[in-house]
Amino acid sequence: MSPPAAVEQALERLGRNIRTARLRRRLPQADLAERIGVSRFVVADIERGKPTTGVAAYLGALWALGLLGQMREVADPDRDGEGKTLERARGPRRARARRALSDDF
Amino acid sequence: MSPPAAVEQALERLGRNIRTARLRRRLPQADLAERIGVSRFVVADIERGKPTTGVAAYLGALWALGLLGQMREVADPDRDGEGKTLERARGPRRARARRALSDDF
DNA sequence: CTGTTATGTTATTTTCAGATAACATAAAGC
DNA sequence: GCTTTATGTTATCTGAAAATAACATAACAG
Repeated sequence: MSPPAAVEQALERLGRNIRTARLRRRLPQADLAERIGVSRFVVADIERGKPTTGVAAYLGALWALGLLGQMREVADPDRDGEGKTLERARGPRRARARRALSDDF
Repeated sequence: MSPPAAVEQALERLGRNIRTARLRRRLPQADLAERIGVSRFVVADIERGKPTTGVAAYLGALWALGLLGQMREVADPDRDGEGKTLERARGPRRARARRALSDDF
């Protein structure tokens, strides 16, 4: 199954951004790959936004470029306004099943 | 080769954050997996921060949780202060780019 | 407590990502 | 111009990711 279009777009943009950052630093794909511990082909895949490439390769590229810190905020619970609202409305319990009551959304 | 410790930590935090967001929305792993188009085991792997899992599964989870927009800023060239500085200091050349922009400035 | 469901665990099988190598092409530097 | 380097392309092969299934455990609802 292919990923949702939104994910594909996000990946392509992320790949382009990584490429831009690499080029600005004048770092060849092979050198970046060596720092991450993968072959240069994986770096090429990343810059094209290949969906099936391992997540560690992507984050490794960000790390090697000094950009990993920007991942801290992603999905940060403190910033998840909708999640906090839901939790407040329903109580901080876990995702165990509720049976046949009104299972909204 | 194993990923750098910083990458492992970032992945573990990201996985925990995704899990927190899922639980807040009271969404079982299997349901989230179905939305992404993977098996529930992949979601379990994501929440543990497994490094070799495909990047699309991670972003798909963020997408299904309404958190994908937070990826927009990651590695954004406009925010890459160090990259911009390097580019300005060395000229806008590329590791292998289109031909002959003027060298000046 | 009982029944139900979410999640974990293990094993098996299949599929594909990634390594490697060889070669092509194109841009940069001299 | 020529040389060097960076990137793309193609093909093959091995290892691991992921699907599937069956079962265990834990948490929740009633």
